Amino acid sequence: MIDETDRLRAEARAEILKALAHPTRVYIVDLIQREGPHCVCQLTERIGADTSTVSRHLTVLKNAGVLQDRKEGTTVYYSLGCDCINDFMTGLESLLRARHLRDARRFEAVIQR
Amino acid sequence: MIDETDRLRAEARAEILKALAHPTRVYIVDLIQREGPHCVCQLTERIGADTSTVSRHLTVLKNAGVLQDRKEGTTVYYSLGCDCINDFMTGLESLLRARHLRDARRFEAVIQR
DNA sequence: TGCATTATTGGTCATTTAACCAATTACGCC
DNA sequence: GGCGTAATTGGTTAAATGACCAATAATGCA
Repeated sequence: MIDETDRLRAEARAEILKALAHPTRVYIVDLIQREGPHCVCQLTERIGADTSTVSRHLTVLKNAGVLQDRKEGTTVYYSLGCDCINDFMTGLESLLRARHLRDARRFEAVIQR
Repeated sequence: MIDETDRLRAEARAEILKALAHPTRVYIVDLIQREGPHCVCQLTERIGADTSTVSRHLTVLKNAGVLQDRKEGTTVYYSLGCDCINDFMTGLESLLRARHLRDARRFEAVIQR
């Protein structure tokens, strides 16, 4: 049966992955990576959803440690929680490329027959 | 407003992340990484859930391109979809470490006062 | 103080997810 | 063919997720 340590490990990892597993949240992280810190209203405008929705997404990312926030008056700026996010997203990108490559090959194989 | 290309990019990334964002699925990937290919019944035994549940998790991972399967008689062996999974998981690990480090520092700061 | 702006939180509702059991499919073997 | 094992799929149900609107902080400024 499954080890207690392994279970906790898996849960901790899944927690971070879950935080990132949403198109809007991926987009937010990507945007901040490319263009630096943004406040909630800027992100809201870019995304085109309700402010409350964006705020909740940001809270999820912050709780996971992916982002951090900094208050400045009434506005709250969100930035990357650590540099390692960059490596992580690069890894994700390779995964995506590998997948597309395989899909393409499979497609080729199908139309060849 | 949000660009169509960016939206699709974000969705593709989120799709993979969603596939991995479950403790059991993370555990499965981790197990196969460390010990090589496993069949459904082996994984079922290790995990301690219903066979159907495990099978569905494996389908999710396969559809995302994280795993691939190979039939051998009535048993189906699942293995990693590509080597880049290793890099990806390493990146996730760094993210986790960074987070814990920050949590620890925050805890220190709290108990210092 | 009153008002506008920014952000978060409460409430509600529709959708998605994931678990199990049961039924079915697929294969190998007697 | 009949049986047993391995795996997937159908069906149902409980829980989680995410969207919006509304209400509530929290701050800056006239």
